[in-house]
Amino acid sequence: MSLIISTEKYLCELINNLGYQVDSVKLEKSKLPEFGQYQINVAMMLAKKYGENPRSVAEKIVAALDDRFTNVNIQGPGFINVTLNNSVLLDYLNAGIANFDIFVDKPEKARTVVLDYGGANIAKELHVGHLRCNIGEAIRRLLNVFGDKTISDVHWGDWGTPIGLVIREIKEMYPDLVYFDPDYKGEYPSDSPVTNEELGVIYPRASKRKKEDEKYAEEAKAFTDQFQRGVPGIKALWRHIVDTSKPDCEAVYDFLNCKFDLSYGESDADPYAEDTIKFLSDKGLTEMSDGILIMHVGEETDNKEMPPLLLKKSNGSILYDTTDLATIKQRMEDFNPDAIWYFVDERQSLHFEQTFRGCYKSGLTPETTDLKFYGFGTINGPDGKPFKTRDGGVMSLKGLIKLVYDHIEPKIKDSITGEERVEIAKKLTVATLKYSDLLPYRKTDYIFDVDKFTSFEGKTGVYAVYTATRLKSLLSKIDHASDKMLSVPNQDVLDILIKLTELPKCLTSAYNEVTTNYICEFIYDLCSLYNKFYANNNIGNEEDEDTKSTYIALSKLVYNTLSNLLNILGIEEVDKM
RNA sequence: GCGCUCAUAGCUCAAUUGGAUAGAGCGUUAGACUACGGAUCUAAAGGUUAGGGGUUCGACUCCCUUUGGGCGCACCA
Repeated sequence: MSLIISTEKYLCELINNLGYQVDSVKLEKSKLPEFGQYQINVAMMLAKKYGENPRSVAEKIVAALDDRFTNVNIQGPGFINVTLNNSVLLDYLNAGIANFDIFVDKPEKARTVVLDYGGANIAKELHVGHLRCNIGEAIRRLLNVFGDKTISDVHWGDWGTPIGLVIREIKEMYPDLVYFDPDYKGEYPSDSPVTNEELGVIYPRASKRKKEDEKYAEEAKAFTDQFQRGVPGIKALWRHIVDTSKPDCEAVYDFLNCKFDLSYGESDADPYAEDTIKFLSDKGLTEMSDGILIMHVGEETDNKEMPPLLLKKSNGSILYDTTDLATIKQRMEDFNPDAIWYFVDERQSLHFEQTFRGCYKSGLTPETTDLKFYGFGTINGPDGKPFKTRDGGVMSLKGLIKLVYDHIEPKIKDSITGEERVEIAKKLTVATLKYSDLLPYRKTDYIFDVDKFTSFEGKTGVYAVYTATRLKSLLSKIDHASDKMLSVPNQDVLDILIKLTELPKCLTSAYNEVTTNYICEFIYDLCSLYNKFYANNNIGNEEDEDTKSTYIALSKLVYNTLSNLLNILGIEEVDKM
């Protein structure tokens, strides 16, 4: 248990013993440090509840405190300010040098959580928005730190109309391919008729044409239906398209350190689709409407119109409402998870609300299964509008990566060359992309400003990595074993120690609220405080042996903590840069 | 039209979920160093939290309202 939490428990008991009923007491960092390190604001609440004077409540509490605190005082209406004894602080934090777990208040019961956060559509290039798979990845790592079991699924969009469109366009290009011959009985070729580069231009072309040509759109839908039904030639072509497109997307996810336990797609849920529909129909929840099989999920308490789930088109093919329901059925059968969480663009919130209602209403999942939609905002260009390339096209994720790489690479030391230089530039590129993506609150749209994010000054990933690199370099050069802080020599050290005591709450907030911005902010604050300490104190030349030991142990503590935090974000360190 | 969401310093974002004087980064201005990695550090200026009302000891936070953005609403995903 972390120091703050155990202290809060102590305070809670103490206050209950005074005759006041409280569930929890917060010990927070003081807003006014001249009065103390921490503040306790419970007196005002108790005064309200018990109709007493807040000041006198505060006085009763203060009188009961033991000697773990110093400099206890009451300010204003009843703010209690306290300072922890240095020995309490040091005992706690010294344990953190070798053990990051002291900062993690693990819940009593671990969960099994399925995380769905890749979501790329096959046959379409990854666009800037897919950068936000970083959120799901970071949450996966965070859950693991807290002891939860996670199952991450990239969940390809490989079963819908986009591929039908691509097939339609391929037919335009190569009408004589055997895949389109319904009478063909032989083996289909093992090589794809199109390369990934070609796919990159085929989809945009097909998408454009769909809007202009109704017949073309109808034919594309028909192809969608055909590969869903397993018409041999079209299914074989579908397979080629999937196999051609997937490795390219996988390489990008891999580059971003996004690790998926499952590489399932909508197509993998297809075998569950009919069962799912039957399950819903057997309960009398489905009906036909304009030739479409639907399920109503509206409730009387709704203050808005809730569209129904669309399970089957009039031509018999299924839609993503169906595949998402079928996927949930599959996941329940395979893993029986405590939770299934989606990290998807905020614009899909209505779809997931419908889907989850469908699950609970039908009993596809029990009420106890935590189905959640964690939407994220969009990434905009410097003008605040959707990110475009210089010539006005849609910015691909690869394009964004290259843009960042080209800004970062020239800033690496000249003495680093060759393959090593490339590797370091890549890691710094990922650090830049991750940190800037994880820093803003998940749901807000943000502007991707390349110059700002790669400037190497301020709140950036590279600043954090730089600090870690410098620490690593420092520790490798100092020949002085020390694993224990012995005292608090100055304010710079104290500021770092206090900051570290706040880490457990930061992590718990991130864990409970499923957001990463707290961690990013913490990393910046910690780096900033350490760099200040570093600038003011010469660690290597410190003459007092005890102080030097403390400095070194502190540096180790900061380095190890930083290292663990960067790892949660999926950011890798470098030895030099 | 209905619904969701957002509006905070010149710009980009925070604010421990209702707590003290709303904080950071960038930019601007003024400083520090022959440096254990300067990709650093120290300061200053910058705010009627979009406008108005309400709830209470206390509001950026909750409720109502006005204005202005973004997004979503049946056979795309």
